[in-house]
Amino acid sequence: MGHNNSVSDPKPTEHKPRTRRPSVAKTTQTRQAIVAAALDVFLERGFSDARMEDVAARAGVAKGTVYRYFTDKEALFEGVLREVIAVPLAHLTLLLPEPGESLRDAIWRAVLPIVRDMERSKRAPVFRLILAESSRFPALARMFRALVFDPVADMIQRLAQRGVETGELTTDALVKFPHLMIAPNMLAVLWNGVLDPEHPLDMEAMFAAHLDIVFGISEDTSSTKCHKPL
Amino acid sequence: MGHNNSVSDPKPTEHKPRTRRPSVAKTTQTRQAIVAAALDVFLERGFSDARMEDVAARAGVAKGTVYRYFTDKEALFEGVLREVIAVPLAHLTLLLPEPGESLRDAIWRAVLPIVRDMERSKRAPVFRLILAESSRFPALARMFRALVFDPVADMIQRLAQRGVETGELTTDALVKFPHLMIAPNMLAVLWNGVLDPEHPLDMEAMFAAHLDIVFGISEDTSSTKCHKPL
DNA sequence: ATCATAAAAATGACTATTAAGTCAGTATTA
DNA sequence: TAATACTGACTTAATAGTCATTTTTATGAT
Repeated sequence: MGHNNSVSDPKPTEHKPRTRRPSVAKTTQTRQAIVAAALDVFLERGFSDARMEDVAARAGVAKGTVYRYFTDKEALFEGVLREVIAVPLAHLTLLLPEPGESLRDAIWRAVLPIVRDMERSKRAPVFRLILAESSRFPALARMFRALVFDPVADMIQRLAQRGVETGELTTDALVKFPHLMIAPNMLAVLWNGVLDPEHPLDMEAMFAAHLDIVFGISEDTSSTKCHKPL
Repeated sequence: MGHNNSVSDPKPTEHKPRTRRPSVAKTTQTRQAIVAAALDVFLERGFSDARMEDVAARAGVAKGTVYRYFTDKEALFEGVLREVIAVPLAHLTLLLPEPGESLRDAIWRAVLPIVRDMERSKRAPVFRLILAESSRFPALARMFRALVFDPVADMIQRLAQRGVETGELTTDALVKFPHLMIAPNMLAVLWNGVLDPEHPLDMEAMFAAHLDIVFGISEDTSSTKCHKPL
């Protein structure tokens, strides 16, 4: 339910009251350190095995301090993941097809940044963590769907609908199951993260190969060579 | 490492030794009860939150008894999953294409039982559990790959190779990434299990739709109607 | 058959450990 | 200097794993 945002609440200097105003201070700095540390620890150990003292130590504070910002471990976990999930695709512009652009190019342009981002950022580990913990925290799964999955699926569905209309797609399979476009990326994330990190899949090549299947081979975005300026 | 098979070891009545021979007893029955109970508990709570006492209670034995069969919690977890993973695809015959059969039909025939099995059996939850715990138990991920994933991927790769040769496939994408055939099923398992159990995906319809994408639409295995006798 | 009995199986109260969460006291800062 | 942030030793709860004791059972003797 409600968060404990009582901590950083400056209340903009209303008529110099007798009480010393709460310090605007570096509390946000501390909070950020705790959130960052907690994310690392949760990613490494999962919810149950993460130790609050480790979070505190890594954030450079004492254990008690963590409890000034989050009422308990669950609040910390949910709070941290809430912040992490909330950010993700904000700056990954969900591009719409430009006039005259082929559907394949539009999808490539729209999804490739997501694929590349998955390969580098902490988003992939976060996704794995959500999968692992979502039976304990169903709210996370819901949030993840709402903020990450559904927007992407909707975009793909719209693009696919256009493809069916223009004849670029010979089946409405992607309209009925936009998930089919996301699935390879998801498998790759899990593969590289937990199933076989020693032999990671080249997510970009795999995505290109998938487009080969969906659209047939084309030269400019073929799986072997692809230096689209984006 | 080695298992404690010291339990059931009758040693067929060799010259009436003074020692009472160990009882052949119902120990295997007890062991099975423990394994079954442990699987349920681990599936419900994950490794860390599973309580040995719950396992014992559900198996109808006392806590100490569990430790006669498994040295500790980790051994129990690994032992149980080892048994569960070892079984899986044994009876799911990995069919090879029959002469004259279209590649699409061959893949449909080979993969559909796996899809159907995933929808019903405990294998899907087990897969989720492995994903969740494999950073703590990398051996599990390896075993899962070796016993489940790789055989399926190999089969798909062989079928895809044939498809490229016969021209049924216009790209070798599936040869390079047989994972692409598995990915939708994997996504569906995770979706139905943790991402949105309230609105489960129809795995069979989704698989059919995927084949529509890979091979183009065909009447007998189209996504809308499909009553293959199998 | 039935009984006596020793070996093995099963039990559950107990110990030891770990970690979440508290709070009286200290340090910081506006 | 007073309000607030921070500290870390402490309390408490939970549970993994132990082991002395009890129960069960396969056998050989009657």
